[in-house]
Amino acid sequence: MAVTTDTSLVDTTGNGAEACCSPLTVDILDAHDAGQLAARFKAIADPVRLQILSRLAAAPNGVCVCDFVDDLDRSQPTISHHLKVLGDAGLVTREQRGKWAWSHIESAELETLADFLTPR
Amino acid sequence: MAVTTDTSLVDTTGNGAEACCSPLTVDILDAHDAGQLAARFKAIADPVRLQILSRLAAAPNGVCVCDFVDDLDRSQPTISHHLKVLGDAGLVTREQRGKWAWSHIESAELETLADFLTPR
DNA sequence: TCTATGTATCGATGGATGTCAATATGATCA
DNA sequence: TGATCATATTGACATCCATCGATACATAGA
Repeated sequence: MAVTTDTSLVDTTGNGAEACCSPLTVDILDAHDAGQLAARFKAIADPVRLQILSRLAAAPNGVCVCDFVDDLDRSQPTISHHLKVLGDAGLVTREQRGKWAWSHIESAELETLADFLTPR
Repeated sequence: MAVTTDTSLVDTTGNGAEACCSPLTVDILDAHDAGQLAARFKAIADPVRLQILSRLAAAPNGVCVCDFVDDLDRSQPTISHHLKVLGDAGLVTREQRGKWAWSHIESAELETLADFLTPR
């Protein structure tokens, strides 16, 4: 299985997440690109994380982590775990305000996923 | 956790898959809708299935199952499993041609997922 | 009907993942 | 510095999932 050098991978966030790939209807995915994409879709493919994203998308100034624990009926470690998954995928960033941590959505990263699914 | 009657769920395919939900930036997801969406994103969030979708998107007349076994370096039962997952999610349909089974992509279903991630 | 071939299903297995209790870390304030 | 509160990390556990070998089912042709 030949894996060629891939110039379509561009890190737009600087935090390790990589933009990938051409829209579904343009190029055929190789195994490497498929793995990159799948990792980011996996980050989205969880009910709790979708609810987190939904609340973040509705809050331009971010959301305090403590609010998720109240709203989503999950323990504090579980919320923290999900925020880490979203952060590692580059979909959410963290901001410290005093002793509270606020989360922000990275809309541009989500759009790259939407672009992949959108026909050209 | 109040789960209100959800009028945003519309079955557009007749095969059990349900359209869900308003775009990320419009409404806040409840637990039920989040589960529906997560199930469909889970179907996408696998490297092999992304490669299957990619190849189907590039083939208007469909793809023979046998070709996937050759191309994707997976056993025949594994390919069959992935096609079933995609079919259950309403993203792929099946057509029998003689003793061969051909798969077709359901672009409209994929677009509903893209719409969810696309800001309005 | 028998055989060959393509596909689906079953059962088992190893690894990934969501969850929480316990604990550690970090920040604020007295 | 010590107490308190918010968040992160660790460890354990149960469940889910991708994978494949074996086998069943289905279709076509002899």
